[in-house]
Amino acid sequence: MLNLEELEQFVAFAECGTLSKVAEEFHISTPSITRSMQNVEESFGVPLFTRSKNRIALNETGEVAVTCARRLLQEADQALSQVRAYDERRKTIVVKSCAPAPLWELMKKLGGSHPGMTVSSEICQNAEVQNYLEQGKCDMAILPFPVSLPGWKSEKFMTEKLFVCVPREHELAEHTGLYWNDLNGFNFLLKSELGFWDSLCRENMPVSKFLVQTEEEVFDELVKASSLPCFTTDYFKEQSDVYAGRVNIPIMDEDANVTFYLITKK
Amino acid sequence: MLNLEELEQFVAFAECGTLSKVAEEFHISTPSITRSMQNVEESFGVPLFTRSKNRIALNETGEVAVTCARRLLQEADQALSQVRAYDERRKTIVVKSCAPAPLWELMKKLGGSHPGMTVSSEICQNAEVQNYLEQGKCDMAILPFPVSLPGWKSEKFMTEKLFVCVPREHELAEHTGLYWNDLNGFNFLLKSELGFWDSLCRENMPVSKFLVQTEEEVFDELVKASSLPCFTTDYFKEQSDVYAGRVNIPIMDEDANVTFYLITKK
DNA sequence: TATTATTACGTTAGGCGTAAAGATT
DNA sequence: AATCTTTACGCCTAACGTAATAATA
Repeated sequence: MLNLEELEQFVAFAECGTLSKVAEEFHISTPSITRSMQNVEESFGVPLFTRSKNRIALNETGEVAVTCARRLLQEADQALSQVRAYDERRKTIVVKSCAPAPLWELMKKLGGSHPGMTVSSEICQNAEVQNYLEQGKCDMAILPFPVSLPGWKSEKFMTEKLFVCVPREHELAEHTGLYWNDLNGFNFLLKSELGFWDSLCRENMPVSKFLVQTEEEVFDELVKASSLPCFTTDYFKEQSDVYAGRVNIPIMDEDANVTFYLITKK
Repeated sequence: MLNLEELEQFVAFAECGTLSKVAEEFHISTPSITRSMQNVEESFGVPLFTRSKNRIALNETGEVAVTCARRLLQEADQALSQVRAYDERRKTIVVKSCAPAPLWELMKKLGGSHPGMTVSSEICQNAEVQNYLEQGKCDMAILPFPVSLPGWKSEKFMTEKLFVCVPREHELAEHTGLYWNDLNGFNFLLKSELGFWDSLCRENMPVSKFLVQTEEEVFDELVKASSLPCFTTDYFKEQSDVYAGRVNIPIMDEDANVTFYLITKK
């Protein structure tokens, strides 16, 4: 029966050319390598070397054996990787969400109910989330509507209501409620990674421009330093003092009042 | 690093279900198997079993590992076979000949010059021989003409002359020489495995029928018991007594006087 | 002389089996 | 009671390194 460690030394010999070099590389004695090569030869059951008193080299069959050994070692490596990857996947709960807030809520709950599990999460568009679900590439998902896919069940998870956030001096600040129509054309500060909120805004305010900020700090600085309107939701009960000089005005359209659904395996 | 022997026990466990059964199958103690499974688990580096006090079973990852192990073991087997087959091929001289007599001559010589080598020989048609040559699937070949293929050289090897062999009473027996034309229409006893001789006869005597005999003894009996003509060549200096009552008449056509060429690698 | 492969040999680590413990059916 | 896994433990094999040999460049 073949021995993978010996095969490793065998291919090393094919690359080094001498047993001494291999011994050096593996930090073992030369007699040990000699024995390994004898074992490999015996395992294959056919001559693999041409031996002179002071020199050993692969014969033609040996070259073929080296090729086979290389392939075998690589496949052994792949087997290890595959099993480890499978194990990793088994220990992680993969969550795909269409929005940040319900994802945070879910993570909070998962932290309590599944301690020790790794949670891998991503925020993406509704269609992408649905794709992951269909291909079974996630364990949980959050969407602003229920789905009816075989093997999955949907349940109401939480609601979130959108507000416009403007400085007190802003021309919109007087209103007690606003519609997309009123807002369309204004330019907004926007955070990145907002999932379906992002597309919702762009669809309902096609004329507006959105100044997307990747960095949280930069966003906050711009809120403080500019009079540009931005958004918030009822999820953020108390605002940090960056929003001190601002007021929140609810958006009255129906689709700005969202119910999120948690989709899990049956 | 994975150990193939342990993997073998691992897949055996997947089939048996208990360590005791595996121990029995491999004629070793149960503690030994326990250790092997622990080693396999450690090699993969992830949990593969669910253990209760007196029960051990594969977990989901373990099932995947078994599949990988099976594949790996199979590939190891293939590697062994491949190398052994290569070695076998290296030790055998593969000869393809268009006729028996020159093949026998060649085998005689090879027996002397390459002792210890296996000789694998086959008699086939000219075109088939050429195919083998072109595809490098033989080491030597015999054809009734020289070839000019890259990497191969042709040399005259021997000549062979065809005779018709008929009973003294036969109507052809009087002739001192015959042509295909004279013979066309007569039916002949013929041996099998004659290579290009077979097709030569059929081409030059399209009207004749050939009663091909696979068994040497049956052929001889028929020669003795019938008056059917058959063939022989100058290669057979002295005939056995089966041919006692017969005479040999040379075929005068040019293509019945053959020069065989030995084709070898340059 | 330096390098290399292999054999001989003594030591030791690791692998195996026996015995036993612990647990389940 | 029977079956099964795992631990403990002692023995013994087999793998390793050192030293020596032999041969080559």
